[in-house]
Amino acid sequence: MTEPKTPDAAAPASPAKKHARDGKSHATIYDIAKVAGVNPSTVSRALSKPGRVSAKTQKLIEDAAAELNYQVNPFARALPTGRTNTFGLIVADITNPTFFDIIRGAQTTATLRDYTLVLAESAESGVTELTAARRMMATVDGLILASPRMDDDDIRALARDKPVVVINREVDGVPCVVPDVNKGISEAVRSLAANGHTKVAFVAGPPQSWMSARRWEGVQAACEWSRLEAVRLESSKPTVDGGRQVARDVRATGATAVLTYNDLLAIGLMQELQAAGLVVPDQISIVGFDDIFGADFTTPPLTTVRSPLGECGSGATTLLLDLLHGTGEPAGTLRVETELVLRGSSGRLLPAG
Amino acid sequence: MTEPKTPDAAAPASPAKKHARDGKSHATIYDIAKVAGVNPSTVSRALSKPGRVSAKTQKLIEDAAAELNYQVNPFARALPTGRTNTFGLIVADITNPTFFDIIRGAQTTATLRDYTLVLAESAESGVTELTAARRMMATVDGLILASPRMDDDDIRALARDKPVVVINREVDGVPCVVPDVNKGISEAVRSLAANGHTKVAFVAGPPQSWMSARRWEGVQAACEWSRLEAVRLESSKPTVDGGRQVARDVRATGATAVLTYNDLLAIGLMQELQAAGLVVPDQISIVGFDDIFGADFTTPPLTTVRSPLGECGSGATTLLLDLLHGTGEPAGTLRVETELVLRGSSGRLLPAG
DNA sequence: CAATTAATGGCAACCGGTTGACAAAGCCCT
DNA sequence: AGGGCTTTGTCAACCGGTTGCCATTAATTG
Repeated sequence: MTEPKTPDAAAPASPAKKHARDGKSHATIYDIAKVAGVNPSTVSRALSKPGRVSAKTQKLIEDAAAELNYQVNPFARALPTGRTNTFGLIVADITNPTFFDIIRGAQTTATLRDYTLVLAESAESGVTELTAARRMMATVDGLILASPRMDDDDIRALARDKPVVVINREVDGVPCVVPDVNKGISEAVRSLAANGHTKVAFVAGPPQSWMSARRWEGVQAACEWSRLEAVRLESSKPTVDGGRQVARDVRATGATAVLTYNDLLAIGLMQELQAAGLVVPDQISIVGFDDIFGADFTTPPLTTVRSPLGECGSGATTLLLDLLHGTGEPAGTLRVETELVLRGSSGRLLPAG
Repeated sequence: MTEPKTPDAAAPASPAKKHARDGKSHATIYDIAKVAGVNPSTVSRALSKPGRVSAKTQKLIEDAAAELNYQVNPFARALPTGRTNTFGLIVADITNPTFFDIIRGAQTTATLRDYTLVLAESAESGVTELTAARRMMATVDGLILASPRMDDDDIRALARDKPVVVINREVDGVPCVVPDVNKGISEAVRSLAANGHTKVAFVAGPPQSWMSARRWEGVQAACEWSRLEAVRLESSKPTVDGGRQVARDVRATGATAVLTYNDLLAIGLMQELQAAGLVVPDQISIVGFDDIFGADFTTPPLTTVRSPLGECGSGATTLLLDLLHGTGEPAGTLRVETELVLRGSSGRLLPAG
């Protein structure tokens, strides 16, 4: 016994431990049982199975619980049941404002239904994402993947283990929440056509982004319908910086209107074009996607195709919770509408001076 | 293009139970023990107490664990030990970009040290905040409160139960991470003085905000030092909208330079002043606080006193983790520097035309 | 080479709820 | 009053790790 190990004897004011689990730990169902004069299992039932015990006993137990300031131990509950009342949300990038509203939507809905949200980030990497997902799987009842970067197969593999809902991407066999881009895009393109534009450029997002592909398809279709020429450009990364870098290519196309994969690209692009002396929207119109926080900070404020991100977050959560509780399997794809938010960055093309 | 789905196993899905915990549940230490031919407790030791078992047995067990694809059950571990490897972060408003970087900083540091972050929001209400905190306490090892709205006493009460770290506020007896506003503010005020301003207005934040009070103090002190007149105005809420609403009051003061409690107020204020025909910075200079995402989207881009928010998040996490693991109690206040980020919204005052 | 000591693995008792099986008690009916 | 059925509470066996204590065994030392 080389260590000065203090046995559990009453060491007065032990300086070492502060948040000690000394004397008054937390009350357990056993304490309640003692106070109420019943068996612990009865307490358990009274507290989790409504109607299983008589009203009289119920009250007795509830009073005792209140008196002892009882709180269930989530771990003790999770151990035998496997239920944790927790679910995970994995986003590609915590600092990307696109996800803010998704996070909030999920958070709010989760709290409302007495669930806890655990957040993780994939740093835009499919590998990191899968690692995070795997780790989470152990502690959550279900998982929401927002704009996942991993393979469809990996997602399906996860979904085989526990309920998974995907946002911003469609994966066969897995419930998804996706904004339907068509309405918003056709509004945008019609508006551009009405303002005299004849050639529009689309700046694409990351190659592995499902949503980027959908948006490009939407733009192509809408342009065809409106008899506009559409050209596609690639971006290095879907950020403000990526937008700046793509400015040269945009000018080279000769397009008078640009749609970008997201608002960050649009903002960077606009900054760079304005720095080069172009007037927005007189000489070139710019339209983004998502309507993120800050999209209206620019001068002119950004026209954008809004996705109801908050709705996606709460919708996905609802879907997940239904999946967990519902008997049937309604697992389908939830589509939400997009709409054009017309601001100052798009408009009539002025004749070149 | 969309890939035709490749059904790996053409097994028709069992309609009843999907995420069944049928046959092959997850491997436990008992399974490992059986494979490795040792006692479960030895497995437990090999996996969590480095050096407690012989290298030979260690390898045997590790191989078995790898083979069985073992993953610890966090709940089973948490039950006897109380340790969860999880901590909570409560922010006032998830959609307020001020917190984005804090969240990310905390998230990153947590993941690095093998901890999981649980996120909650108080919706700017002290009551909601306390409720969320109480609920979290049961499942986390420690708590980080970012810009808390509850009483000092409530915070101390929580801190008595488990380690708590506070960001953006100083609470006696609780470890805190606070940006030291003085450097940034004095840089800002000196810059304003050098540009010919003689009277500056400060638009305050929420009354219960500790940080707002510090910033006003800092502004007063710096103005006194630079022989400038300082007046204080109140805002209805610390948002873009609040900034717009306070524009009238700002003009009424006759101040030629304004510092606002945060960037959101500054942006709203600038929008409204510009809409009224004022030229920024020729007729009025505007300086915000925090350097949030989007602060440079405006025209002109916003001058602001930057707080290293990411650093606050990671610093608080480090502090918390040290508190949890460290033997001693270094619990003090961690101060981080602020600095002026000079952009276009502040500058030389042009003589009135 | 025997004896003392350190390293190692096993046993069993927890941690705090949940739940299937069952018995006691209460109810209705003829 | 007795038989069948429903409610209500109890017992005990888990869930999957952790850890104090003890018995072996190996290593060190006089």
